[in-house]
Amino acid sequence: MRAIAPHRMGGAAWDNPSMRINTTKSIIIEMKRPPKPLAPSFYARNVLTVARELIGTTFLVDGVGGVIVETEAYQEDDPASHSFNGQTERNAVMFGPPGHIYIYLSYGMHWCANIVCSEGGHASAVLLRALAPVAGIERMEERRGLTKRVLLCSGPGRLCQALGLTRAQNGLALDAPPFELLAGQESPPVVIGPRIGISKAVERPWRFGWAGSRFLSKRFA
DNA sequence: CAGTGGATGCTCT
DNA sequence: GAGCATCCACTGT
Repeated sequence: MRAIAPHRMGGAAWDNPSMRINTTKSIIIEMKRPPKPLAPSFYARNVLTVARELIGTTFLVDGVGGVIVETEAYQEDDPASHSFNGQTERNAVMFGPPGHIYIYLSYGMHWCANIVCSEGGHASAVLLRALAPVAGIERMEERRGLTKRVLLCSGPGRLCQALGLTRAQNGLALDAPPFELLAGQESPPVVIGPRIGISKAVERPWRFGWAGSRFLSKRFA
């Protein structure tokens, strides 16, 4: 199988592996081995490490999804984290075992998906901010009501709508259907940036992105 | 491309 | 009752 770097991906590489790709303007990456699921131990680490290493992995929900190109870390001692003020009914999943998904409603209309991780029993999670669409493109277009590729999954709310994520999946484990979270085939260039859209932000390197990807939710400085 | 404002409903104080 | 871990349509360069 062959895949193309998310920041230059021109089409649905996995939907149509034989698709002709412009190799002069794109970066081609050979898939050396079948995509392998991330081990449970992957998530049981420091949230910043997990957020960074999730870049380049592939996230699928019922076979629909793509390569993660942007994440954001939420640590327990961060005033902006839902876990900062202790456990409540809404954030209970964050206080549970790592490797599960925490989904909540933002601004009354957008769902946001987080991957729960932990180190030393702290409640922390990684917000999924953007994917490079790879598989199930047509399904995403139906759900999003548009076909412009760069608008399918470039943002936490868009990503959830494209993949059909709602409260219904809150708390589910990531190593079982409908989810697949597959290791990357390479070590992508990662850029670090400040957080976006949070008033009580603490200045730390929280946001991670695949350098140069056109599928980032917002540009990094 | 940058800036603006409205939609919308849940969570927690 | 305030405050959102957002998105989209619309405006003006």
